[in-house]
Amino acid sequence: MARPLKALLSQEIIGQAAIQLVDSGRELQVVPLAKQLGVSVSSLYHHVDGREGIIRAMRQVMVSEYKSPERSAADWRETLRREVEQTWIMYVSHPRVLQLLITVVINEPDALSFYEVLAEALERAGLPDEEILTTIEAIEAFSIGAALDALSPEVLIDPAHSDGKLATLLPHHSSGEVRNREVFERGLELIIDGIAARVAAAAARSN
Amino acid sequence: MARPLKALLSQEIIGQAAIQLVDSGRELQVVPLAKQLGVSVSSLYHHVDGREGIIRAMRQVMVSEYKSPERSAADWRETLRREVEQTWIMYVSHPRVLQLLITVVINEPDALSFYEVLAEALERAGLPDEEILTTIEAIEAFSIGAALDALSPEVLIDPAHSDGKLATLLPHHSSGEVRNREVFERGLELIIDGIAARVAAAAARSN
DNA sequence: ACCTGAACACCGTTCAAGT
DNA sequence: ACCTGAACACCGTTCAAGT
Repeated sequence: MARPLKALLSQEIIGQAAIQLVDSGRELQVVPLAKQLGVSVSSLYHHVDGREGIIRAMRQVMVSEYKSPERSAADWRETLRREVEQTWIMYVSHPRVLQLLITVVINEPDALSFYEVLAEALERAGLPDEEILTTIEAIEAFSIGAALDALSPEVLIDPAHSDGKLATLLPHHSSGEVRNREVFERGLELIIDGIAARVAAAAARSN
Repeated sequence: MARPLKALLSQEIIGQAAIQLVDSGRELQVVPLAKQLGVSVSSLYHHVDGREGIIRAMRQVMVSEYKSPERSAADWRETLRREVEQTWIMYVSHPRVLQLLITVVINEPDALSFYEVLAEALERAGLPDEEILTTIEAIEAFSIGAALDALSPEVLIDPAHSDGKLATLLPHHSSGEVRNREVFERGLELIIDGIAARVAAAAARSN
């Protein structure tokens, strides 16, 4: 076979297969990727710009998976919670992919609409304009950190090696996916409560 | 030269050189690393277990750089702020190294004392025992995310491609190192305020 | 125990040839 | 325009030899 009537590959097809490969715990390598797609390795180079191009294709596919939640007239807390959870789920469903994504420099954030919706929610919350973008970026940083946290081993700290307060806390601590989920939810709650406190402080100052 | 009287290499020497290499923006490759150290490539294998062993050595060196702040009788907010800032500085001084570190699974956290000090501070703050570890992990996740944020390009979003609220905010937004530093400080403030709010809520419930 | 050079397996990329 | 196989450069790892 040389040139088929219908192209066998596309950036989307390659990105999808690469995500599958990486999610299954294997390295991102072109030979296994081509094998999985049933093409020769060199075929990939007609659609993506090398290994980095494959990673960009993965990012594209991942972003297209992002489901923007219903835009009901919910209060800003609810809007923030839903929107941030949705991005986090996108990341945490593929933590190993995320690891590769932060390897290539991206000029546009994964979802511009995510930034816009959050900006509007924070404005509604009453946060001063000059604090909005930095706050969004802090939230994004936390989401990424909390998604990478999913790569942690089952048991983070050997209780035997610790003492003091830690030693009393560790035995009752959750582990695995439950622990990771709790970390995300706790962090998001703290940030939301922190924003509320900051809004209240700003309002008090302007009175 | 075969075996020298004094060993030319050690895990620490290798880790230090590897950090330098990666900090300078180059890939972590054994040939350049060996060249920089003035030894042959195969010499490295007498001290570290392959490339992954090099990364573990880098982690060791990085952790030894961590300076635990003065343990004055400061209030919990101040203790938290100082301690978290110190880990963040450790990470953000070598964001590319951090990128490699999250590649290898680690069973013990970078600094056990960091966990212990934070646990004690949160207890002093009045946070219920069952919330302490998850809160620490959320803080750690944010620190890592905020350090990786340092790898972002100068300009995150092209203002021309955005509209709505975003378009009015972007032109006044900071960039580069200043932006990154602001993201960390804002996020940490929000989390600390969030903890304070949560402590207050828990106290109200128990009354 | 620790350093070396050579050999080896592997992996990403290029390119001329084919439709 | 798109797929292929072969050639190529590169990179991590191993190992026998040397002190």
